[in-house]
Amino acid sequence: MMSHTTAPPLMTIGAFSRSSRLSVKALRLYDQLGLLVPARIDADSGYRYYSADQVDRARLISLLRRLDMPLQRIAAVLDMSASEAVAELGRFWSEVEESVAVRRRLVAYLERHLEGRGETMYDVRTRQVPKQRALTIQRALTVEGLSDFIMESTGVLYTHVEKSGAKTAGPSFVIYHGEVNEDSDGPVEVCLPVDSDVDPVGEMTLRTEPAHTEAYTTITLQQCKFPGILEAYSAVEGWIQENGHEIAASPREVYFVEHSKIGPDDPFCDVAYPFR
Amino acid sequence: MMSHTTAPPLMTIGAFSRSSRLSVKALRLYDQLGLLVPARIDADSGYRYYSADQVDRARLISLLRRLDMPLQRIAAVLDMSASEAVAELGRFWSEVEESVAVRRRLVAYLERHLEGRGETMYDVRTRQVPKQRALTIQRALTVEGLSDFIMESTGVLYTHVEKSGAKTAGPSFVIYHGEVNEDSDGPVEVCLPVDSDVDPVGEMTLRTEPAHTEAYTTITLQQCKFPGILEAYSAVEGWIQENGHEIAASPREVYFVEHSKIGPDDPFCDVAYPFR
DNA sequence: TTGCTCCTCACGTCACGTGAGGTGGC
DNA sequence: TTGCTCCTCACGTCACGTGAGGTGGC
Repeated sequence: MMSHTTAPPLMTIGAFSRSSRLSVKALRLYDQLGLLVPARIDADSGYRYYSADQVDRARLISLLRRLDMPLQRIAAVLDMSASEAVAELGRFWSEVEESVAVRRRLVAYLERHLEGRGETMYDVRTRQVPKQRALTIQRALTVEGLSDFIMESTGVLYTHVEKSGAKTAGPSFVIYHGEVNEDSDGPVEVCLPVDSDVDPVGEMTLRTEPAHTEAYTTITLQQCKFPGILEAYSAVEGWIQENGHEIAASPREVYFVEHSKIGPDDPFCDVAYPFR
Repeated sequence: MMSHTTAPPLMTIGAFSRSSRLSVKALRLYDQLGLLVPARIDADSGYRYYSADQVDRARLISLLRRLDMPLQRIAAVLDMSASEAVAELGRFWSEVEESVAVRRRLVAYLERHLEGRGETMYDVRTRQVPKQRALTIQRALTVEGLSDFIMESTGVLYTHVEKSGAKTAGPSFVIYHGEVNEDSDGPVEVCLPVDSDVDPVGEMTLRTEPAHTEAYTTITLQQCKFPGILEAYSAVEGWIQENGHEIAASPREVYFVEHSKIGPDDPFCDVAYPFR
């Protein structure tokens, strides 16, 4: 009977560090976190010994870290089957690409903004808005859901007004009761002015907007995208302050034309602040 | 004589936080760092008061932070003229795009790699390499300079061999005495085998490479790019280990055809490890 | 003995977030 | 008195890097 047991070839942390392209410090951390536990730890000296089999896992961790994937997420990926792992990697990477796309637009905006520091391209005007009844739908939501919510709710409100035999009394608008960004989720209220009382159903409310004066500026579809739209808000806020007024209510966007009927440089909506 | 001094309208940190889209905590940090110092600080209470003029600077900081620009770099940008600031922003952003491009390739590589976990697409062979004289140029350098260095040095060596009346005795190759990445700068040695002694000039050395056996795999121009090339190294290392051998010297890439004469999927070079 | 590699704390980095505990004006 | 806003520490986050001070085998 021929039988011999080959001791598995173990590496010290230094040798394993070199063949895995991970720092010794990182390896000790991954051990502590349970992400990559040495094949053997000497009870006396505490020395960590890694087996050659562990090199693949270590290299995969190293490559995923180069993508800046957080360690928790890497741990999850390592527990998955190949196809699940590919899917999760795809999800992670599309998040990165999305965030880069947002920032790329921000850079373009900043370049224009820095060139013309001090100048404003926005023409701010004022108008009286009479008291009006409006059918509204309000919700707290994050950036991703925002434009879908506005489009859907506007549709729902229009349909309901028509079915009720009432008529709209002006363009729809959206009130931002709070900011919508990573930290804050609004709420946001989609409003449709109506000429007579309509029974609200579901999430709807019928309320009366008081008469007020508002400062506004008209922007194009192009300018309505983040981050360019920030400049429009700034322009109106700036006008209110420079003219010694005070903001009286939450900002709003008034949609006076339909999204699908215009080009990127046509007037699309007003950014407005009630003031006193 | 009509004269009145209007006290500049000052805001508390909370009000300024809302109009600048910066957190109160961030504002206190920026004060401490001297990046955005309040117009006035009450000596008794320590309360910070900001002037309306400071909103523009604060918003610019906020937008630059959304790009993940470090605070030190933001401070530098704020001190620049508009055109300098635009240039610096462009530099910063192209660094980001470059890093994303590298990671995008890495994702593509990882997707292929995960799908075929366990399989290797590389055919590893061995060959005897006789003792040979080579004219070499060695340098420590970073990733950016690497391919230029290889191309230039190869050209310099070929020219010098020709001028000396000697002949090349095989394809040029590059020895990676150390890794070339963010942490490590090689060194890297470009080598050209020669059939007779040549007087080295400048940075050159004439040395004799001992005879050895090497394991190698042939890769295409496409596969030679980071990060795909890592897999080729792994394949050869794996073969050496699985066959009970040991790596005997630094890895090398043997360039047996000219870069400009082939397509991306044609064989381009060998990745080789001497072993014993 | 010297040099090398390994070990465990502990603290630093970066740009904040999150309490803890207290003040001051309406 | 309650609530709101402001203050200053101090500690937590994330994924390590960088010593400090010590051990163990050649």
